[in-house]
Amino acid sequence: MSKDQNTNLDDRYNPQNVEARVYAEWEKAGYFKSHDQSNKPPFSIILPPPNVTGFLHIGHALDHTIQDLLIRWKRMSGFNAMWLPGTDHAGIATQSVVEKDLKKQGITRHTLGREKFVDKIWEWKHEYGDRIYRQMRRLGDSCDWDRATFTLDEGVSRAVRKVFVTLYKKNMIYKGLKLINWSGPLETAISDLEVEHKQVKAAIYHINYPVDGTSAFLTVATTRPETMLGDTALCVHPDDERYQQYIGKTVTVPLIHRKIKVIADTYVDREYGSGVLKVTPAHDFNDYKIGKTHDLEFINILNKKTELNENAGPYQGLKVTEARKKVCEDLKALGLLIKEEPHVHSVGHCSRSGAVVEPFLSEQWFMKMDDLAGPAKRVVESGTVRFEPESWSKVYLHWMNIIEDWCISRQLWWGHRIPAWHCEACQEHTVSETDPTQCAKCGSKNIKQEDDVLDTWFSSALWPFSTMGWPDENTHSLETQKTFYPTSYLVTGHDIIFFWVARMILMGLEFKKDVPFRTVYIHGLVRDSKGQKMSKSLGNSVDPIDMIDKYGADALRFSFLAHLFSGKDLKFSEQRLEGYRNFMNKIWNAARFALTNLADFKVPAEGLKALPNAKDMSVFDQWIVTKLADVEKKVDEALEAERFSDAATALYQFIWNQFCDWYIEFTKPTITSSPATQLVMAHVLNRIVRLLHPFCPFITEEIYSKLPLKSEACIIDTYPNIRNDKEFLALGNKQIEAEIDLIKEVITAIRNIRGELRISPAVKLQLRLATNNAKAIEILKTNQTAISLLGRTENIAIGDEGNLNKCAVSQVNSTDLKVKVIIPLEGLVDFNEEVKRIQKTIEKLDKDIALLTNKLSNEKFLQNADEDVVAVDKELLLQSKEQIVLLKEALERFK
RNA sequence: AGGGAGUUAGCUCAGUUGGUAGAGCGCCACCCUUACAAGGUGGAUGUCGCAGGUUCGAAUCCUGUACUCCCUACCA
Repeated sequence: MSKDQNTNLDDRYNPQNVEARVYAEWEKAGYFKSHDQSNKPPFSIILPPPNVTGFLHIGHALDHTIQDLLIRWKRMSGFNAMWLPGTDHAGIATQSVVEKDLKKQGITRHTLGREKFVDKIWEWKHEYGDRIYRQMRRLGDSCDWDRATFTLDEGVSRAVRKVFVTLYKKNMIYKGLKLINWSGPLETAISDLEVEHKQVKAAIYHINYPVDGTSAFLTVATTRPETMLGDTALCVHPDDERYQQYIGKTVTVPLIHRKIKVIADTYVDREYGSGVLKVTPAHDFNDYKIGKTHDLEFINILNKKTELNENAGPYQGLKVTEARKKVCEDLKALGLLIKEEPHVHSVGHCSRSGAVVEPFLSEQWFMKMDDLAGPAKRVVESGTVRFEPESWSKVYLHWMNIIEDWCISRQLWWGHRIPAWHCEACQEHTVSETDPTQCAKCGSKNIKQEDDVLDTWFSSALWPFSTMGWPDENTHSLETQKTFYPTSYLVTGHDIIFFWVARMILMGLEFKKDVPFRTVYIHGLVRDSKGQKMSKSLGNSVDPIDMIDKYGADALRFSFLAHLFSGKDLKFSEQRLEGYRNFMNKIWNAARFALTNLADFKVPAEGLKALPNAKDMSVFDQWIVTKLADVEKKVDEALEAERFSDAATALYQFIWNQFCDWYIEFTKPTITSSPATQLVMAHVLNRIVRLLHPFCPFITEEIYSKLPLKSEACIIDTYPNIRNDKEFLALGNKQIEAEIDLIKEVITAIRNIRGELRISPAVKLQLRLATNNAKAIEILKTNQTAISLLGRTENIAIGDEGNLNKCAVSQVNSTDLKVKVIIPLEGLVDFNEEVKRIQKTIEKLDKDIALLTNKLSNEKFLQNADEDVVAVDKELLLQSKEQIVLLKEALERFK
């Protein structure tokens, strides 16, 4: 790769040569550090902790890019910016990964025993626990690494215990026998939220139950016939005339010959199936409710592996699916299975193992939600916690309204073990922050800690304050909390609003008496280019690290930020990424051009404070400063409004379409001989780099380090906006902006004629610029060189229009200035091409004129529309009419 | 079933108080013009899902409708 001698920059931007080095320098200099005590205003974000043994996926990359943008922007804007990283022990996920690994060696966790198994997971954690942090560094995450926390760290564990004990003492945590969702492969309870409902093609079976003492049958319809082994009643609607006579009678459950009662409850839908419901209170959530109200027997027919147990008689030992098949066969043999129809219905699946979830009656720990939900609703209703986009607050509030007690125990070994000790003597529980040696009730020493661990989300719910040292009361902990709690933003996907966001609010309010964050920024999911969810099984997932290797972290970040629209999912496209890689290269080369031409630039003693004298500045200098002011304003407004893509797009357009396409081109002839232009170039480049930094930190820091005008480092320099950059921006000039816009349009008109008439760029065109406006003449004259250079013309005549015979003519308007661009075509082109070009324009103008005439002849429009709207239309009509006359004349001359 | 989001150029999507539709990519033509071919210049492309309504004027507001997606709940 060739290097420019003056600047030492490669002629292509090569992220591999830059990223790791720049990141190491930032870290070494301590730029990511935040301070418990500071006179700067605080700005804090807690990173949603990724799975400690996981790896960075594309969704994290998006999530982190947004957070890093906010953090870097605020850090540069004078805030004490704190981004706290962390990792999650991810109970089920991590345990199953390690179990799978052991299985390869033929070892199960049970043969290993709890202690050794947990040691194995810790080994695993030590091996892979840093991987995700390394990957975050690749992305450029500017976290305060000193504050990194793991959910099983001692401090966090103390917080978990304190919360558990406190809630237990307030009777908000209890142990009880309830029907819960059970994952067979994992042998643990899972929460409602961990159940995924999927449409499944199955069958519905119609089974006859013989009514005792008669030859009649009651027919029930069921999708899970094997559960009949646990039936303890049949239920009909009390007003259902078909079944009045059977209410109170007994029927016999086929196959196991249990006598059960026929009961009546309005819960039954008469229209559905046969109108008779079989009630299996221990294996169905609806039946559970009926079982409770009617005081039915609860017969558990499954064991922890979701195989049928001793209550299932001859079916004991079978898996659920096997039992279903066998039961059907046996019923068929007895003539009691009278119908079997295909049936599509939704079935709960364990989101971790994929297995069908079985409702299972078991002893679990629960957290009451009733008292907590109210305050958690109010903070969102009042706007103390704001969701962005706002519509998610509805989703949140709806869930708070239907919230049920949270099953917090898991039959796993990896996690926070429940701090409750069961007493063998009195059967009571001792719940304590420190390990007890005897029962708190009876004093017996025969106590044993609960085997279960807490749901991972329990510790996650405390994350905003447990990471800040709560409940420890040392100075560091207290000051951290005082400065950074509540945090400024929580950035996450909508998939964990219930799991996590809601529970952090509940816990924050209960234990910190304040919300955990002010704004919840919800972003969409990253999908593949076809809009499908990315997943390993579909083979469509994209590894962000591969993308960084290929295109650079900055390009990846920019491609996210430029297409981030208010909470919507975004489709990932490598092609688009390539486009932003090109943009990075464009920036690099613009810098390379500037630096080359600033080689002899004399850095003023005042450094960044040195301003050029307005009268030494060229019109182009003043023009670019005016455009810079526009973009600084737009970017500031967009970032404040969380419209990140607007900010990214504004920068993209300014840099590519104004700075590169025009300013650099305009200044090429004069820059090396004009100290004022050099100074402006240095200033504008410096600002471009700073403005871009939060979006693409690596390339900007690298360029910044080579700038003649700079401070210590880009990452901690000031983020420019129209308030703090007033003095420089004041050198812009709106009047001159309009003038240069006119010059741009003249050049574009010339290029347009050349392009459409296919005149080779090698041909220098003759040019006449006709206008009778003295001001316009002056502007055109002063900028002849630029027009000639960028329009590739020679012999420019300014003033009279002269003989238009065999000339291409275009009219250019900018504000009140009108110029005719005239190019003699004799000997250059086939005139037919020009005739076509003119006719095309006439057609378009005809349409416009018809539309405008129609509009302006409508009296109601003139009455109702705003004055300026009417004025603009009138002016447009006038111009169009003038132009069409001009073109028609030109057409005549070609005939 | 209930709730939410969407439908705009070939593709991905913008379009903030209603005023003659925009970007990037792709496409076509010409060009290695000394920052960049990962580039330059020019060009083509849309009944803004469909049907009504409000209005002088609707991609934008209202009603209905079709299709897509997501979430929540679930009837055995």
